[in-house]
Amino acid sequence: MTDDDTAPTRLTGLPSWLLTQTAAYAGRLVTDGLASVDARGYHFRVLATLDEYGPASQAALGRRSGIHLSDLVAAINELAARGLVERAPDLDDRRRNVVTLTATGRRQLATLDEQLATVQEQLLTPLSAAERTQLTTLLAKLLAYHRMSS
Amino acid sequence: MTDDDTAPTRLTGLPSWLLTQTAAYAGRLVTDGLASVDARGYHFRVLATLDEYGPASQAALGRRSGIHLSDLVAAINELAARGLVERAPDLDDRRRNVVTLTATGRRQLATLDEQLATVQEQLLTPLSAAERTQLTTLLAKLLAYHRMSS
DNA sequence: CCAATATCAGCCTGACTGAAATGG
DNA sequence: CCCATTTCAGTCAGGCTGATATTG
Repeated sequence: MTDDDTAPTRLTGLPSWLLTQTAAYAGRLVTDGLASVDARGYHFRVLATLDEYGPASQAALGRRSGIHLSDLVAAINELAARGLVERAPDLDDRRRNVVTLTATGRRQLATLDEQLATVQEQLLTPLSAAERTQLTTLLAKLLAYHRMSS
Repeated sequence: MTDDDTAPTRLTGLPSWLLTQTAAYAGRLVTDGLASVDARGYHFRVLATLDEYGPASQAALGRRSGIHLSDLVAAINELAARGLVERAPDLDDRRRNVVTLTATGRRQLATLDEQLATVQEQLLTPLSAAERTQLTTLLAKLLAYHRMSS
């Protein structure tokens, strides 16, 4: 009766453990969901940011999406290769590129939105509506606090 | 005044986003906290598992700690180099090694426990006691559900 | 000369895959 | 012959650092 497969109670009790574990699972759902439509997390973040704020330089895009500039280069390359965004030199400030969402990109964004909605449902299945709001409220509170004091 | 630094509402509303963001922050706290005592996440998980279940083969250790066997090799190497565990061939089954917690390892585990307690406090600062229980309950519920159906 | 921009190279953690050698 | 165990090599996403060339 050596009960295996059960993590040490010292671990399972830690909030940080619960957080990272559920996040890892959520991340897997998101990654898989997006992969099924030939995308990954960074793609959605870039497309959504462009849709909400309009065309922008890579620097601005990085600030708004929270993606590091170094990673952004690769993400935009991938999106441009798929024809979802266009990268053109800025005529006013020749240091920067202007990244623009294409019509195809906007359609793809809609697809990603659907995929992610499905994922949320999968993830939150065991929770009631009230519990779901509780969870998002608590997480948002944590996030807001720690983003202020940074 | 184009308000920068604010992520798209399409993102900030998603539970999966809130989860992965807070988890990333928690992970940073944990990593930093453990690094300050020359350890990392896998180390604590291995040491805690050994302490709770006693000496074990690497296979059993992997099952119980949820660490992949391939990663476990490196983790045990690092722990053995610090004298926190001992890896000896099993006399009964010569395919396997028996990994044992040393006295130094047990002392180190106590140190890590303290560090992690501090981290939990940092992480949960903005939440009341009731809210903390709410959060852990909800996360545990999610985790339990998704671990059953796997 | 200094600041911002874009790009490239690399590191780190955590989770994972595949193959190979050894022993039961 | 099959199976379990250990080990090594490598992939991948996400979050980082540092250096460099260009332009303002």
